[in-house]
Amino acid sequence: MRPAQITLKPQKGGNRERIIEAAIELMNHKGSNIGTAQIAEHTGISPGNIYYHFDNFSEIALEVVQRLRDELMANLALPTFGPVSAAQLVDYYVGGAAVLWRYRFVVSASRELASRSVELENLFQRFTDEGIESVRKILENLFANYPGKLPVESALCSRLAENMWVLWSAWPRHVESRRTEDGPTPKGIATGLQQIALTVTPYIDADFYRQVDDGLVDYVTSLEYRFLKAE
Amino acid sequence: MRPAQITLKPQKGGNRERIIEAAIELMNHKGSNIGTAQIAEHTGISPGNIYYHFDNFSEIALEVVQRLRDELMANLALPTFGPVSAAQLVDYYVGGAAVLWRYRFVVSASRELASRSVELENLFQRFTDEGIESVRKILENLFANYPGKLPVESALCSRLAENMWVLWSAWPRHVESRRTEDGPTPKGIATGLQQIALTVTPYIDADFYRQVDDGLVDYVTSLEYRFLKAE
DNA sequence: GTCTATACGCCGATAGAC
DNA sequence: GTCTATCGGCGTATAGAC
Repeated sequence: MRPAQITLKPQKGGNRERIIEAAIELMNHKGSNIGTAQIAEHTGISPGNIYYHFDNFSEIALEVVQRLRDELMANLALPTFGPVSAAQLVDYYVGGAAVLWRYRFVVSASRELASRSVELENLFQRFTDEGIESVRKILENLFANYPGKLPVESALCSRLAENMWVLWSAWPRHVESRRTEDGPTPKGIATGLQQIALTVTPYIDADFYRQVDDGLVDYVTSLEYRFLKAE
Repeated sequence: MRPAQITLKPQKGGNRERIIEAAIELMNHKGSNIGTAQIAEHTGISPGNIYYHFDNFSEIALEVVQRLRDELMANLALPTFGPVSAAQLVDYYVGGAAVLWRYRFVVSASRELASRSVELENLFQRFTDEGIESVRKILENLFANYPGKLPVESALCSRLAENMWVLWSAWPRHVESRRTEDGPTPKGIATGLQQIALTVTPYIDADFYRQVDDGLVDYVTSLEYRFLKAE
C-alpha cells in the first residue's frame, strides 16, 4: 500500500543519477556548502539511501567534477589538423559558456570543494592544468594561422590562455556580486564570454575577429531560447 | 590567582582587534567556512566572549570586509589631477597586490560570505562596483594622457577595467588550484599582478609601458623581503 | 534498492558567575 | 570584560528492517 506521493516521485532506476543532478543544482543555487542532508531533502530520497549509492559526500562531488571536466575537454579538443575557422572558434566560446552555465558554481567553488578530499583537490588541479593547456593550443593554432596586428610569441600565448581561464572560471562568481536579480543569468554568463574574447582581440587579425565577434553577438542575442529549456 | 597561560596571552585591551585579525587569518588559511568556534580556539579567547564584542559571526565578517574595502579604495584613489605617472601606476599595482595578499581569501570568498547576511551582500556589491569604477578612472586618465598603439574609447575602458577586477579578485583562488606548495604564496600573487597588467599592455604606449613593467619586475624580484614581515 | 531510526560531533548562541 | 556551562540545531554516517 503506497502512501500518497508528496515530494518528487522517485521514478524507478535513477536515484544515483538524481543525486548527482541535485548536487549540481543545489550548488548552483546555494553554493558549495551543501551536503547529503540537503540533497536528500531536495530529491525526496531518504538520507540513508544516499550512502548506498556513494560512500560519502565528496564522492558525489567527485563525480560532478569529473563530468564537468569531461564535457569541457570534449568541447575544447582541437577537432582536426589545420587552421581553426572563425565558426569553430565561436563554437569553442559558446560551448564553453554552456558548460559554464550548467556547472557555474561547481567551477567557481573549486576551493571549497577541493578542501573536502585529496581526490577532489587533485582533480581540480588537473582540470585547471588541462583546461589552460587546451586554450593555449587553440591560441597557438589561431595566431600561427591568422597573424594579426601585433606579434604573438609562444610565452604570450600561455599568459593569455591563463587569463582567459581565470576569467572563465571566475565569471559566475563575479556577476553574482554585481547582480540586481537573484542570481547569475544566462545573459550574464554570455556577457562574460565577450569579455573573455576581449583578452585576445587586440592581437587578432581584424577581419577574422569581426567574423568571430558577429558570431558571438548572434549567440548572445538569441540566448534566452537555448538556455531557458536547460533550466 | 591567575592560572598559567598556555594559549596565546590575551594582552589587555585588544580582544576585539584580535578577533578580527584571527578571522582574516583563518579565512586565508581555511577558507570562508569558519566561525566563532574556530576564532575562539585560534585566539585563546573564550567562545562566549566573542558575543560580547560582536552580535554574531556575520558582524565580524562585515568589519573585515569594510577594512578590505577602505584599504583598497585608499590605494586606488587618484591622488591628484593631471596625468598618472608610470611610478604611480606601479604603486597602484603593488598596493593592490598588498591588499590582495592580506585579504586574499576574503576577496575570493565573496559569495560564501555574502550569503551570511544581507548587509554583507550589499557591502560586497558596493565594493565591487566602486572597485571597478576606480580602475576605470585610472584607465581613462592613462589612455587620455598616453595614447598608445591602439585607440581606446570609453566603452572599452569599462570593459578592460572589469576584466582587471575579475582577474584581481579571482587570482588567489586560481593560484591555489595550481599550487604545488601548501597555499598561494606572495610570489603567486605577484605573478597575478603581471597578468593583470597584461590586460592593458597592447593598448599602451610602448615606452610608458616599459617603465611600468620594469617597476613591476623590480617589485616581484624583491618580493620576499616586503611580504615576509607582513605574514 | 530503498527505507527508518539513531548515534555522534560540531557550531552558534545564551545565561549567568566572576 | 572575560569566563564557564550548556542548550538546541544541523549534518554525516551507520545499523538494520522491509
